[in-house]
Amino acid sequence: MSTKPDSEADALSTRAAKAAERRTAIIEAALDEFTARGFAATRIDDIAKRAGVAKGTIYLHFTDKEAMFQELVRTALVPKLQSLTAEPAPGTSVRQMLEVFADTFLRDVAQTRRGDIVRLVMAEGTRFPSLAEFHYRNVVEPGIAGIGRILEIGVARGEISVAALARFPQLAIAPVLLSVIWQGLFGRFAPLDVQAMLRTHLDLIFGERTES
Amino acid sequence: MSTKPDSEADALSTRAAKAAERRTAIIEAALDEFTARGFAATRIDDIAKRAGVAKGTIYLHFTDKEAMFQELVRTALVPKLQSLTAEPAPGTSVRQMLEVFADTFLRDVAQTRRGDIVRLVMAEGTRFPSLAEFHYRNVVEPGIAGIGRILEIGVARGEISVAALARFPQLAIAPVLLSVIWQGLFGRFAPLDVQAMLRTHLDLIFGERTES
DNA sequence: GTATTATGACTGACTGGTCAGTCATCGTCA
DNA sequence: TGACGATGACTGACCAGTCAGTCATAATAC
Repeated sequence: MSTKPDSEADALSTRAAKAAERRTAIIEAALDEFTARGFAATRIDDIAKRAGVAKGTIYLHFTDKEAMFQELVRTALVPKLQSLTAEPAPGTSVRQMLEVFADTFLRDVAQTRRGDIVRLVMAEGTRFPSLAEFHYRNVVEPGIAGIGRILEIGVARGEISVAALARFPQLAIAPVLLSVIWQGLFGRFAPLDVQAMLRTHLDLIFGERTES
Repeated sequence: MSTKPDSEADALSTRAAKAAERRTAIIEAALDEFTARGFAATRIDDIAKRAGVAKGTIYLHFTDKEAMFQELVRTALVPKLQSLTAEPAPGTSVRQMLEVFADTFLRDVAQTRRGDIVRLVMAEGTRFPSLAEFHYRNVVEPGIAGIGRILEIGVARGEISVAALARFPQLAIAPVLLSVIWQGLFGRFAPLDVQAMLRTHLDLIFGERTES
C-alpha cells in the first residue's frame, strides 16, 4: 500500500497530506460543534468556519450532515474501548482490576471530550436508532462482557460474595455512567467527588465494612 | 372561588373550561413531540396539529418555543417527586424503604412517559443550563437528600455496613438511572430485567451473600 | 324571552430569516 | 497545461412567530 506507485500514494507528500489534515480538522471541529449543540442545532457553516475550510469542502468528505454525524460519533469511541477491555496482568486481584478500569475510564473518558460523546450518544440515540444499536454492539456489549468476565472471576475466587452481580455487570458500570452525566449536567454548580464515590462503590461490591 | 359571582368564574362552564382543555391538549402534544424529537427538531406546526389546534393558539398560551419547552419539562416531574420522597411508615426496615422506592420509581417513572422526560432533561440539559439547574434544585437534590436520609438510618441501625455509602446516595440511584437510559436506548433489542437487577443491587448494599 | 352588540379566543396565510446542499469558477500542484 | 481540490455565492425548502380577520359566546338592551 505504501510502495505501490499509485497516484494516491505518490501524492502523499503534499496533496494527500493536506487532504488528510483537512479531514482531521473537519472531524475535530464537527465533534466540538455536535457535542456542544447536538445534531439538529449544529450548523455546517460553523463546522466549516471552525475547521478553517469552506462549506463545500465538507461535502467532498461526507455525503451529508447525517452521514457525517453518524460516522464521527461511531468512530470516536470504538478505538479507545480496547484500552479499557485489555486483559489485566495475571496475579492481580479483582478489586485491582476494577480499580484500573475505573481510573482508566476517569482519565480517558470522563475528563476528556469522549465524555461529551457518551452524552451525545445518550442524547441523540433515540433519534438515530442505528447509532444506538451500533454503540450497543461495539461499545456497550463488549464493555459489559469484559466487566462480566472480571466479576465472574471475583465470584469464583470468593472475592465477591453477591454471586448474582456477575449476571448484571451493569451494576458495576452504573456509577461510572452517572458520573459522566452528573459532571455534564450539574458539575458546574454541584461538583461530585467521583474518585471517592467509585472507591465507595468498590467497597460495596467487595463487601468491605467501613466506618465513616 | 366557585360561588363568587365573578365574570371569570361564571364562565367556567364553557369558555374557561374549553380553554383549559386546549391548554392540556397542547401540553400533552408538546411533551410527545419534544420527547420524540428533542427541542431543536420539534416543529410548532406538528404540536399544533397533534393538539388539534391552530398554530396561533399555542402562542396564546406560551410566549415562544423555548419558554414552552422549559415550562413543560420543568413542571412535568416535580409533582411526582413527592410520592417518591414520602416518609415511609416507621417500623419498616431500611431495605424495605429502598424496595418501595425502587418499585415506585419503576412503576411511575421508568415505565411511563416520565422516563422519556428524564431522558429529555439529560439530552437537552447541556443546552439549557437553567433547565439543568432547575432540575438539580427541584428533583435531584431533594431526591438525593431523601435517599441520603434513608441510608443514614441504615448505617445507624447497622443494616448497612459500608458507612461511606451515606455520603454518596448517588450510588444507590445510579442503577435506577442506568435503567431509564438503557430501556430508552437499547431496550428494543437488548431488554434488561430491571427488577432483578435492582434486587441484586440491594443485596450489594445490604451485604447479603447470595449463591448464583 | 329575544334581539343586538361587544368580547376575545381562535385561525391560518404570510413574513423574514435561517440553513443544508449545489455548482460555476478559481487556484494549485504534478 | 490539464486535472482536480477548494471555494463561497446561490437556491430552495423549511419554520418560528405575527396579525388581520372570523365566529362562538357573553353581556346588555328591550
